[in-house]
Amino acid sequence: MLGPGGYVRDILAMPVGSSVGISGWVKTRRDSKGIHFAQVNDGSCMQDLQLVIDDGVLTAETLALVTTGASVTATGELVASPGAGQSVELKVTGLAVHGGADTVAYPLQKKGHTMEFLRDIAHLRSRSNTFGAVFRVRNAVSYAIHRFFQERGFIYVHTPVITASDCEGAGAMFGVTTLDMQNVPRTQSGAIDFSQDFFGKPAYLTVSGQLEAEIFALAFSNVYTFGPTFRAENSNTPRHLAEFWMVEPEMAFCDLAGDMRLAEDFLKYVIRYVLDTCLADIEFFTKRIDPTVLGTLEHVASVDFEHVTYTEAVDILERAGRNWEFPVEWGCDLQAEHERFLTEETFKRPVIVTDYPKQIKAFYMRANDDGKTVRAMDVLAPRIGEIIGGSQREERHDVLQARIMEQGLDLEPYWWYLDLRRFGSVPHAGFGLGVERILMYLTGMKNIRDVIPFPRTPGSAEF
RNA sequence: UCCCCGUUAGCUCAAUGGCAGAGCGUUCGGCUGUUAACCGAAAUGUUGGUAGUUCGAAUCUACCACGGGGAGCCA
Repeated sequence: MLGPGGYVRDILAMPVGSSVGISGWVKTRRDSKGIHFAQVNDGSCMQDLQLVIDDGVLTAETLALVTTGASVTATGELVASPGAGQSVELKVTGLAVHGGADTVAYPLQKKGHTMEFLRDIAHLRSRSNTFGAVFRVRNAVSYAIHRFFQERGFIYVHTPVITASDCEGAGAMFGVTTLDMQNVPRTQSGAIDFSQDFFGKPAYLTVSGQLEAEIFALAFSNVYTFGPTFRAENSNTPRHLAEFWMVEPEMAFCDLAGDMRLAEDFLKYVIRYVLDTCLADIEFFTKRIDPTVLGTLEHVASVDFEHVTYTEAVDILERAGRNWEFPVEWGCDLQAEHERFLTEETFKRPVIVTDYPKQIKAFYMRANDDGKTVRAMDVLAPRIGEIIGGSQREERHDVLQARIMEQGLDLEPYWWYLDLRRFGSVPHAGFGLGVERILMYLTGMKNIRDVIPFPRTPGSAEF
């Protein structure tokens, strides 16, 4: 096992003359008269370590196995490199090949591949430059998320993945069952008899940890959940997954203004952390994926987000003099084209839209005194649209109960959610952020399937 | 789920009703402290599947599968 100090990233920073050992996968192999070169990468950083192998150091049999894709351990001396691509290189004195890779069959070649092709070989794409960078950034983002909330005293709560409350209304859910699908038990009326199922009632994969996070917020003040969530929607777009990771903070004694402040601080913190720790990867994305990435991130990390109410946003859109594909009028939800106009043309920065009409938002959002709008906020980012959705929650028992009934929902499943408003209720607020959405923003990757290791989408669950 | 586009060598793509092609990769040879090198040669195909039109289909038609873009749903 490699340990601290033994990764390529560490070795590249060592002084010339160091005696080192290195393990990794051969990216390319080149030969010259009497000398052989192999680029080795272990995933620790963008840069490879160049092995220099003089004729006679290895047997012909071993040397023949040092091909693209092979796994090797090499020992030798770190020397200054006369070549252009690197400052140091490893002058090899010994090398072992763990696993060879048939050059004819190995699908990764030196030249660029399309993302679609690489997605089909997701078991190998993580060895490519692009996906190495993507998943290093994904790791950094995950760590930054925990650091941000931990530094602020938030308690990390593990909300359940399986839920029996079909009450979140955030989208279609995946069923979880142990019933025999060939022979489903029926009640006398012909309905599926879930009393015989594992949980004694219908169960699902969660679409959000928010409602459970609220339970914890009303005990620990500030909490966050961070885990996988599931949507069974038949969404076929570059921005949707059936399984994705979501961060959901929930804060007691907090209103919408505090919620928005936290959301903005949070986004800037994550961006700044990635710029500080993954700059080589971000520079790679800027060079190879999207030339605007680095500039955009530096801009967003330093600029104040714009704030507009939904009503103001509709006013701006109505006066824009555009022929909208979806006409704008107060009460309709903002479409992708509207969000783009606000972020990319009107303000040219992230925009927080607040106080949406209550008809187009969820029942748990706190009603405003105007009787028409709720304390909701969406953070819209240039290029990818909605990146965060949040709200102040309705903390008044009677108002919440009326809202649930108004939306035609059963009160019974919400008994515990309503109970929170009977015992020590308090103004509270929170938001949700899709980790893959912010990764698209950070990397410039165009398809959400390329920022999660093993994407699950309608009709596709390979690997 | 809807609209549009696509599917030809390992990869990226040509060939628009008449002999299946190129570049890259791979293999072999040459040259070279190389960096997505360069020069020469070779191997590589059930043209996504099924059915149809036609003397003849990669090419036209229908259906299906898969992929991409846009939309809806949303994070």
